[in-house]
Amino acid sequence: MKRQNVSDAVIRRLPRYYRYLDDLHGKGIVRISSSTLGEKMGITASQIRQDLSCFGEFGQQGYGYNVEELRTEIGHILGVDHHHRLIIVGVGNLGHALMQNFRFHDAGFILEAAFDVSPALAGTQVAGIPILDMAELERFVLEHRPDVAVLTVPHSAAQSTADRLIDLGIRGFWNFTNVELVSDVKNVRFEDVHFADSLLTLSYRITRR
Amino acid sequence: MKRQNVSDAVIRRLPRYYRYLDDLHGKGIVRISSSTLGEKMGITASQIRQDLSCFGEFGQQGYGYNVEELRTEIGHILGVDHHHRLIIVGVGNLGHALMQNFRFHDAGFILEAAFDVSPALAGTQVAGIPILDMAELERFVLEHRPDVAVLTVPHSAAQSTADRLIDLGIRGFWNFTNVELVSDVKNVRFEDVHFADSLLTLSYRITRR
DNA sequence: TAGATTGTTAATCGATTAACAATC
DNA sequence: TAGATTGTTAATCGATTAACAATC
Repeated sequence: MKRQNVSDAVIRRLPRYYRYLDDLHGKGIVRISSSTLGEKMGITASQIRQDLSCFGEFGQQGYGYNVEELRTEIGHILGVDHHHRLIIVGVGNLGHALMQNFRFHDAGFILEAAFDVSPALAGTQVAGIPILDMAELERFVLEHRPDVAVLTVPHSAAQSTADRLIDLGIRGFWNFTNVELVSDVKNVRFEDVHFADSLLTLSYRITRR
Repeated sequence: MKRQNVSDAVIRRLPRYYRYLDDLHGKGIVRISSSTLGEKMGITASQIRQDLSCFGEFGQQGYGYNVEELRTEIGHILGVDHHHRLIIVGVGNLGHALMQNFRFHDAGFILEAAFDVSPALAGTQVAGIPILDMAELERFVLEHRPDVAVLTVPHSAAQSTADRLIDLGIRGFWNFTNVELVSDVKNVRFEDVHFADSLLTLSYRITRR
């Protein structure tokens, strides 16, 4: 596998390829050409072939791609077979919603525990996942070494909570707070889900037709 | 205001400018130059000036930009002063979380009502917003003419619900389902929040350091 | 074999950055 | 006025698309 500095644009398209291939596989489709896939996805066949060529050679001339095989390969590139461990920090409405609805397993993650400051929540479970008191964070993280923390804490606690987790060795953050987090520790990755930015983009588009 | 085909890349940066300017304004900062703002945001001064020039001239030579004024201008470009009306369709955990936590007003939206199939929810309120039965959707939409629907329905109901709403005249969708929606009706806009794609991107980045 | 389709190289297109005259 | 900083034009860089030899 090559993977010499793959551009951000390519990386952001990978999950979408994965989604489409998963869907095709679910429909029992065995093979697909870049042109057919491109048509379905609304992108060019060239782009698909160019994107894939960043990681290797997955097709066969005259045939195209084996759907299941390519799905597995892209899953591998994305790291879904890594079984990254993950904790949720902040069990408000959103944290709760993710615990109950989000299919962490499909993305290759194992949700190990959730944390909240509220004493009323500590000791309870949601969807079989224990909710622990924030005071137990240090002990738990040092013992279980999760890879990723989901940040669903209030605005005001965002950066300080992130700092605390970075100190404990966590390097991946799925950030749902509206705060832009910073850290000068090496290899820390923030993936932001900025609801407000998304809605404002929609606002722009519907404001002028 | 010019605004001749502004690129997607520029549009997606606007909310971030808005956020930073709002923050600076909140801190009482009156003026800022493109270079200072660029430094804060981690982008070039050139890019900021180039982006803004798509919409007009908001600065002053030798001075820079008035923070409050530029914030207002970008808000205007984004349409936050349009007071778009919005409904939530699907009051599961996520819909509920948005109703309670998300500051729709800050993005210039007015949340008018929520809808759910569950008879147990119909007639209740969350955060002062009434939840109505899905059977009331047609009547309500034709009467109140909301601009945007937030789709927080299950996977399986996504496309059919969208179609139903498009029929009723809704053209903007804030889509939280993991489904890629389609419509051949003109001017329909889907803004997707694909949680899974976002998490997979993070997975990619932490898998190889 | 003939047809189809890949992976890759080259061409094009668009977006970002640099430079600078205009001017507050 | 001198210094600072804009808006814009030109240069560069990167990403997308097209073309095609290789080959299943």
